[in-house]
Amino acid sequence: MNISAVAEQSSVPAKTIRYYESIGLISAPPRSEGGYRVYSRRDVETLRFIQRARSLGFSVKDVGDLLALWQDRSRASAEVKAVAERHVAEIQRKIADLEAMRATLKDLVTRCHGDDRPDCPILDGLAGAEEECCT
Amino acid sequence: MNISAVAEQSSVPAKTIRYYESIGLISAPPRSEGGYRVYSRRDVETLRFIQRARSLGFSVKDVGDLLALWQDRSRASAEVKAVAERHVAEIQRKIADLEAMRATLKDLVTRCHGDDRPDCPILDGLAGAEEECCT
DNA sequence: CTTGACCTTCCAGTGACTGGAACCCTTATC
DNA sequence: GATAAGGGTTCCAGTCACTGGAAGGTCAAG
Repeated sequence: MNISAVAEQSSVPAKTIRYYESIGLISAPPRSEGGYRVYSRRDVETLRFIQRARSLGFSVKDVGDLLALWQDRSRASAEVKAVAERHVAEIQRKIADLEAMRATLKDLVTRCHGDDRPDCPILDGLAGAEEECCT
Repeated sequence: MNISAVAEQSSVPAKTIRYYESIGLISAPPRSEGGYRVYSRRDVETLRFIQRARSLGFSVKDVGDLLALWQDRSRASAEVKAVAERHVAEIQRKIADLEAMRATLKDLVTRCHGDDRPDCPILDGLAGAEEECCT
């Protein structure tokens, strides 16, 4: 299988596959006579795993750890759970941050009439911050 | 005022102030005889504005736009509102993405007993995805 | 005069790709 | 056999918003 076939089947762009190889996330596949990378179905599985983990927001480093655990038949599930729980906590934190931003911004947007006049509570909020907004 | 005083008063690190100058977000201040940057209270206000906008998640480009509008006495508040509304929409989208990730992950984490045994629904989920998870 | 804190510039690195240039390989067609 | 299209390859640069560090100049106090 050439790289573009694998890219299609795994939903990971060819460019990204080469990148993953360059940073050591996946191992270098054998090459054809012409120097093309030759992949197996196993590689497709691996890249699908990576794709799903990335789409769940795991960092590339975390994905590396999860891959190693996945390929280790004797691993304890506790380790995997720990990685996932750390990640859930981080996602929660990000959500909270974004919720706070949204609340502040929506308030400002609501109070801004948004017409031709220059008067604007949004800019005033950013400039003065008489209210607590950016905690 | 030297750069570190401004940094302290605006909560923007000195390094970042120089960076903002280098990308043209703020204008270059006059220099002292020894070549030090010399700032005014006005500059502190500007940097505070920037700091608040950044902490609300506006991109540096958006901050540049907002700054220009802020400094334009005759701007229409509609323009500002448009920038802010676009940003709110983006924040909402990010929140939705993160909520979806969290839901999937929490489900996997819950189903993983997390003990010494190798059996692990989290890895199985990433590997097989029999369930719809990563939309 | 020296010390130490502050300032300066410039270069490099972060994360996770992505775009592009320049060139090689394969296959089909004329 | 020539050629053209559509793969593939490498490597360099750019993204975003900083941040760290090296090498060196400036300033005030002791």
